[in-house]
Amino acid sequence: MSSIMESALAETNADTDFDVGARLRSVREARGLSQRELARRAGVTNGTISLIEQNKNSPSVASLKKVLDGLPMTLAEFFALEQPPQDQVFFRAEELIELTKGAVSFRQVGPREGNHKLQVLHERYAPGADTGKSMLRHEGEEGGVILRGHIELTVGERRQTLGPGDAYYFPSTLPHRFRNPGPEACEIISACTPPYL
Amino acid sequence: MSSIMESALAETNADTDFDVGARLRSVREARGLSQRELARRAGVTNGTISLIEQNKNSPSVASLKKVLDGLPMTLAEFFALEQPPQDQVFFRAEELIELTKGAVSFRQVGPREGNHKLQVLHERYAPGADTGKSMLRHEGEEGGVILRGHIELTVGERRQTLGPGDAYYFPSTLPHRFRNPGPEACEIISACTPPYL
DNA sequence: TAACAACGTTTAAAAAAATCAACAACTCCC
DNA sequence: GGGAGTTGTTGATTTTTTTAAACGTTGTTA
Repeated sequence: MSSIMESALAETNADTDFDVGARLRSVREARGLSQRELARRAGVTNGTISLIEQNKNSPSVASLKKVLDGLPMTLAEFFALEQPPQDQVFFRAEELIELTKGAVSFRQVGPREGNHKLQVLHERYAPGADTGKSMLRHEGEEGGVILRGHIELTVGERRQTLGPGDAYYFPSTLPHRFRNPGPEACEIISACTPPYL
Repeated sequence: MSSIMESALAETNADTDFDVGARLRSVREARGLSQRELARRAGVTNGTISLIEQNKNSPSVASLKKVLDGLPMTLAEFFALEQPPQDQVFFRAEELIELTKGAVSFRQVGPREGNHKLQVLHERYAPGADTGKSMLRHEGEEGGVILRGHIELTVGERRQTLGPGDAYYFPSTLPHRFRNPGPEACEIISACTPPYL
């Protein structure tokens, strides 16, 4: 590998502050395994693990999975280990971040940026407001509780109107749509993982 | 690539039910991007994306990261996604599942069992109620919005009393405690990922 | 109908990662 | 001190992935 590529690779890793090599070394040592012992369990060579840990090559997903199986650890767990240093914990009502204004208002709990796994919203739908004719679809799961007013929620082929105290929960991959059919504004507290918008 | 290796690769993917190709295709299409458009944004060729999506090769972490940057999406998000088949979507107020009864009441939105990534709760703290002297600590992140009454929330060294409309968000690994200091019951809608309790 | 553009797929050559086998450094034990 | 065992690292070769450029299909337009 050329030194140009080495630095390019290092750059790539620096982008997300996610250092595959350092993390692998960290979890391997945490379990008290040598490179060779892990290699034996994973069915790869010790050289492979050495090179990965030094970031001298970037393993394929297939081989990284083999290595992690030797620990054992899932790919999701491996990549989920990021510790977003969290600053603010408490948010006054007027501090919530306005993601969308107008007939549909989404006010987010928590900082706008930062790599989080959860999104909590205080939603407000004006009478007649609608998330749109084309259904929403995205990764993850979402749920919520209706505080005031009524909302007509369509999920896949199912449709229902919910009132105060009622709730919903579904995988966000199903096409979905929110509409306020009534004369009164509707308020919802919702959560979504991973964050959308 | 030999057909033996093809099946071996397929086997590897089947182990965790994690299909890199299918997932990439899914998230790409969810964002309305063509293979070529994503390739352009990611700085790779369209052929690469085609081969990955067909599981005809297993991308290196470096190149998968490049591709995901074009979406954009982090590696952690990519590997965290699983698709639990969901049955019930709508939940009437009286259908919420009572997880704990008494001074502190947690009523959960969504089915009790099933492998979910999100937990949405309607919480109610009687006057003086408390989650306990010993602080809570668990994996994940949590957030919520106060509906009625007041709650005294302690997170790490920080402590604050929140009222209606106020909110909180923190990594659940920090020791935390909820206490209702007032003469009035406190209601909260909260969310937590991954589910706790 | 033909021309054109966009799409996903495929093939041969170039680039990168995995293996195999060696190397130096270190500990332990006699 | 010397030998056997372990550790992590490194070069030469093999295997796999990525690229670049083509192919076949589909939908649109003149």
